[in-house]
Amino acid sequence: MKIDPTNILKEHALKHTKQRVRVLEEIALDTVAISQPELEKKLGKEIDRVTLYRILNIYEDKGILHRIMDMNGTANYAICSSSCSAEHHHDEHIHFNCTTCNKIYCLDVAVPHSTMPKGFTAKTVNTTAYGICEKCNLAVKKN
Amino acid sequence: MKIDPTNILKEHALKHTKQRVRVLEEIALDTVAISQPELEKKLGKEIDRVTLYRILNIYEDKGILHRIMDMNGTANYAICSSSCSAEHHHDEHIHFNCTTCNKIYCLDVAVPHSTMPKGFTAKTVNTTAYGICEKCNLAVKKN
DNA sequence: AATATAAATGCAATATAATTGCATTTATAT
DNA sequence: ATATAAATGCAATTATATTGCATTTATATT
Ligand SMILES: [Mn+2]
Ligand SMILES: [Mn+2]
Ligand SMILES: [Zn+2]
Ligand SMILES: [Zn+2]
Repeated sequence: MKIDPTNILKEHALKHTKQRVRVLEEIALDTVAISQPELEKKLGKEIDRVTLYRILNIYEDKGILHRIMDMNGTANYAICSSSCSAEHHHDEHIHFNCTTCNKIYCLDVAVPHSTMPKGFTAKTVNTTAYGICEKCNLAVKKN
Repeated sequence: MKIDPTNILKEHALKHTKQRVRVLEEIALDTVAISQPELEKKLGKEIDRVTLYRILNIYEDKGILHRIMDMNGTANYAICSSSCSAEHHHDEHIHFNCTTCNKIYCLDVAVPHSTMPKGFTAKTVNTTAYGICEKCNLAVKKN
């Protein structure tokens, strides 16, 4: 996924700062989601913790990133599909959280529909599968 | 849901202490899940924070409670179905997180099946719907 | 190119959440 | 009644997140 930070910032009327560019670059490096603590470890020397929190929040608000919470309550971030906006995120895919390497994958699998009980109106549905990812499964076979 | 703390503790070979009984009583009061901060607010005078954490952890390990993380990374707890064990939780139901009152409901709706990509093996799947719950929907109508 | 100004950043302080080590208390088996 | 292994409480520490405010920076205007 090749991204253009300068263009993304322009599209969302956000000021172009080196901190904001760095965050986007870092998240775009890998296809799997990256956690806030990992980002802080990688960028902590260049960007203040507080600034990082603020950038992640505004990117989420604007529909540039989506946030996936893992079972430890840690925030993980992945680039949104280009059709997301501040008004509406539609990353209607499920996530896969590997219990071996802890990586979170955005899968190209739609969130399956569930019928809500009478009186309950669902706006969004999150689905996360837990298990062993492709890489970790291969690693086991090799031994 | 009428529960018998003494019996539950016996079944799982856990020592019977007043703190453990109180936690089970408190969680069983309501059908909706209760968060760690709420529990701490209610029990903080009777039970030390650390003890509460330890009790919640052991109850989860034993399959007495299941933990549902909300979008803020806050842990919420609900009584498990009687068929859960330390080896295997099978609360194969979806959850509903009301964005108005923040309550988390265990719905009597099965987790829908999703086909994983080649190489990925899912062990468990979590599904949480976000929206307006029955009570909050009714409250809106009345105005 | 210089300047104005609104926004973003960095830092200190604070708040909240969770964990660890250890002394004391308690449950329960004998 | 006693022994002992487990659970609890407390203090200290670590991790995570937020707020207020002074300083710096991006960008629109002259
Ligand atoms: Mn995703
Ligand atoms: Mn449940
Ligand atoms: Zn993996
Ligand atoms: Zn509600």
